[in-house]
Amino acid sequence: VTRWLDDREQSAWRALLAMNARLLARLNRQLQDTCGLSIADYEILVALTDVGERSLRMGELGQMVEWEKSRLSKQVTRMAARGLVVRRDCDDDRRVAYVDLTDAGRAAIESAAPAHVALVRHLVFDALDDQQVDALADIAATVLGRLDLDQDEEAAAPAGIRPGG
Amino acid sequence: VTRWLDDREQSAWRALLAMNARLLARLNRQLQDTCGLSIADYEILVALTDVGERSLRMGELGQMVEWEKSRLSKQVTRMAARGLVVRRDCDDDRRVAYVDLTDAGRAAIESAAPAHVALVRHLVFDALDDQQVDALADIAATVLGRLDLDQDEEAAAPAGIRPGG
DNA sequence: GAAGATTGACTAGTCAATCTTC
DNA sequence: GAAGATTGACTAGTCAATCTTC
Repeated sequence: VTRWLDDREQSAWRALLAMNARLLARLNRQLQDTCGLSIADYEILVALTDVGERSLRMGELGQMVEWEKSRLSKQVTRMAARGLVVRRDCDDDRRVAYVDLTDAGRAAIESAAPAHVALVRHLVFDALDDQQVDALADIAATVLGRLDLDQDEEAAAPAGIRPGG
Repeated sequence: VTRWLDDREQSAWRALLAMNARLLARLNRQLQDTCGLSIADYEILVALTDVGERSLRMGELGQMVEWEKSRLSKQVTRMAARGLVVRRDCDDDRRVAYVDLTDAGRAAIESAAPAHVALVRHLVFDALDDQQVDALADIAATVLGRLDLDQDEEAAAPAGIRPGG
């Protein structure tokens, strides 16, 4: 006997999905139109500037953005072709590849960030009060915690019929 | 002078983005592994079952899922090839195309739904109390409202330098 | 043989151009 | 010519296979 979502849950769930989809589409369009960057480009550039160095191993970068490694590899190839980043070999361990932010890459993120942040503020934070911002952070942290737990179970369990209960 | 996000806002924002990405990835993987459906397939099937009839015009379906029309067209082509839906011409107006849910399509959504809902409940609603569910619905509705407003302005305005603030 | 990463073949999505019917 | 929808060329992402170095 399946326990379906009740009306409150269903409407919250659908609103969340709709918000996600439309918010990302809107942010992506704005970045694309104003700077020729995609959200994916932006994410990589942020990861690269976030850490003090302008340089990260593919593996580290992959952990930060949480993408499939092949997706990251291809994204970096495209960004390198556009001159936003450059690949560099590691001398200590020839298996690892570093990704360096170029000056052009830094310039791109610096010119894109203000309008992007302004839009995020306009669409999200200007519309929410402090309590809602805290609630949002709590909710997201809670769900992320569940996702982590679930992943651990999966690693431990013998590939059973989850999720049953 | 850009007004950046403060720490609270930044962490809420990043948590939201991370939750989105990981939640969708998790749900997609579960659907794919257990029924060979993607989230996109599931969304179309839900739209088609949601409305009483098992049939919708492309245009109506497009409004429900809020996708680019070419994306929808290709998705329907793929689903038709797999026998989940079928395209049908309209006699009154030969320009319009109907999409009908097939028996196989109905069977697919019916077999997929229980585990999908169970996972949504497990990851999201079991972890949140009533207050949080209401807060989430409020927040999402607020942000969706902003997105709508913004879109209307865009339609009205002469393509100015939005978003400035 | 495992770690770190890339490649190849395929599926999915986007944008502009096109086709058909009204 | 506008409404309704599809197509074609391209970019993006996924999964399994591969390559290189440890």
